[in-house]
Amino acid sequence: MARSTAQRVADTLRTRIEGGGLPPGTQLSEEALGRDLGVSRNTLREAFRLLIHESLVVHVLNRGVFVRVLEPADVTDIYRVRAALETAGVRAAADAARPLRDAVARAVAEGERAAAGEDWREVGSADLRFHRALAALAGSARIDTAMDRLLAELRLAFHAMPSPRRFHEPFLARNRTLAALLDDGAYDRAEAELTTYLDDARTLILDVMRETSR
Amino acid sequence: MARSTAQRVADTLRTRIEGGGLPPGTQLSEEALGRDLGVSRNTLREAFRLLIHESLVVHVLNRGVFVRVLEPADVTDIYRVRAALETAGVRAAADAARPLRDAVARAVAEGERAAAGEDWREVGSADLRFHRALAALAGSARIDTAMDRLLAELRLAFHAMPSPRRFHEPFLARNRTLAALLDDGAYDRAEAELTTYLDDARTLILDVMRETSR
DNA sequence: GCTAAGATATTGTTCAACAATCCTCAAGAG
DNA sequence: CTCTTGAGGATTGTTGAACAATATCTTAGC
Repeated sequence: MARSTAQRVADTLRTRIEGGGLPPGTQLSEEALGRDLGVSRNTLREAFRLLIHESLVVHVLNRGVFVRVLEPADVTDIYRVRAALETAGVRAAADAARPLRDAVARAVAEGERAAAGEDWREVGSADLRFHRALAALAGSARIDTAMDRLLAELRLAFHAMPSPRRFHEPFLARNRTLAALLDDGAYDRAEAELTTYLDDARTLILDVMRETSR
Repeated sequence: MARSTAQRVADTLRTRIEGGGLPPGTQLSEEALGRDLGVSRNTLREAFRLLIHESLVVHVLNRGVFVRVLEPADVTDIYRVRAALETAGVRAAADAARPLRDAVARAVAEGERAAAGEDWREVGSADLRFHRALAALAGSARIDTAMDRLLAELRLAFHAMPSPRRFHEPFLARNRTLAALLDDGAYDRAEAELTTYLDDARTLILDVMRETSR
């Protein structure tokens, strides 16, 4: 058993949350879930702590844990951090190891291939990999895990997106542009492009959130 | 019940770790510590989780928890993240709210006052507040908590510093310089200064770590 | 309709027992 | 002598239960 029981339970819950089986705002009852998953309350609470640490769920004292509801303010905040981390990656691109740079190009190609096959869900995944690869150029393990956590949080918002195609398609070309700028060593222009890119994406998400909340 | 037993136990352990009673690398045995502190293993494990979250200790599956050992690679990594976050703050300084900018100036002044009183421990604290204030200019709650965790990790390294004065004194003037550049709106120069600043600090810490490990 | 007291359900905390895993160390093969 | 192998002991992982504290729901009274 490579992973502890609590970790496996956390994995299960994470999958359910990201898959929409447990929509934002749902309370995770200790007794019901424990019976369902066949683990003790104690272990379940341990799993909760892992998810709390990933901020996929929130804990309210004496009330229990609930699937995180992403507010517009959260989206704004997350994009500020993303800007900081991905910018750091772009700026370090010149000194980045070969495999790290390759990962960027690969994510772009995979996104385009998925778009050709009309698999918009995969296009979204490739887009996340692209941005993770950008941040990874900084060569910092802590930045990598931070990006993973941020993108996991954002997935909570993506889940409410009505049309994945409308959201992801426009960014395919921009991803390629950005990758090309990095390849050409035009780091300043890449950075500028990244900044407006993230601003546009944030605005788009916030617009959709406002729409669907009505 | 204001503080739970687990929180009190965590406080005790935190004091012992920071006081040097539990040096880095020490295993925190559940049974021995539980007997020593008069709490059950389960409660002790709850306390461990709090310390793990502060990254003061690390947990290895089926092996237990150990007082965190900061490797040179960790210091390098932490400084990469700091550079990303503090740079983001400096770049957002122009749009930052008044109280955020004031916090930067205040931390500089407090550091100088502490230096005048030869209180080098307080100089170190003020320095941390200065850098936290820099990152806070970005106006992101997530960046704030990330900085807090990074600085808590770094404290483990500071603890091994033989002469706090030698380490902190040179940076007093540079803090003031940086704050002045921000006040003058010279954000590009501030950013450049910050980059070399962090490089120098990292180099200094790594040198001391190499010395003391021999 | 509103308030307050009580009942019920849920979470918070602690404990002790059992299961699973890792580490040590000695015995044996090569 | 070195390496593998496998018991045995020590330590952590997990569980279920009991009790305490808190929140929510119900009901009686005004």
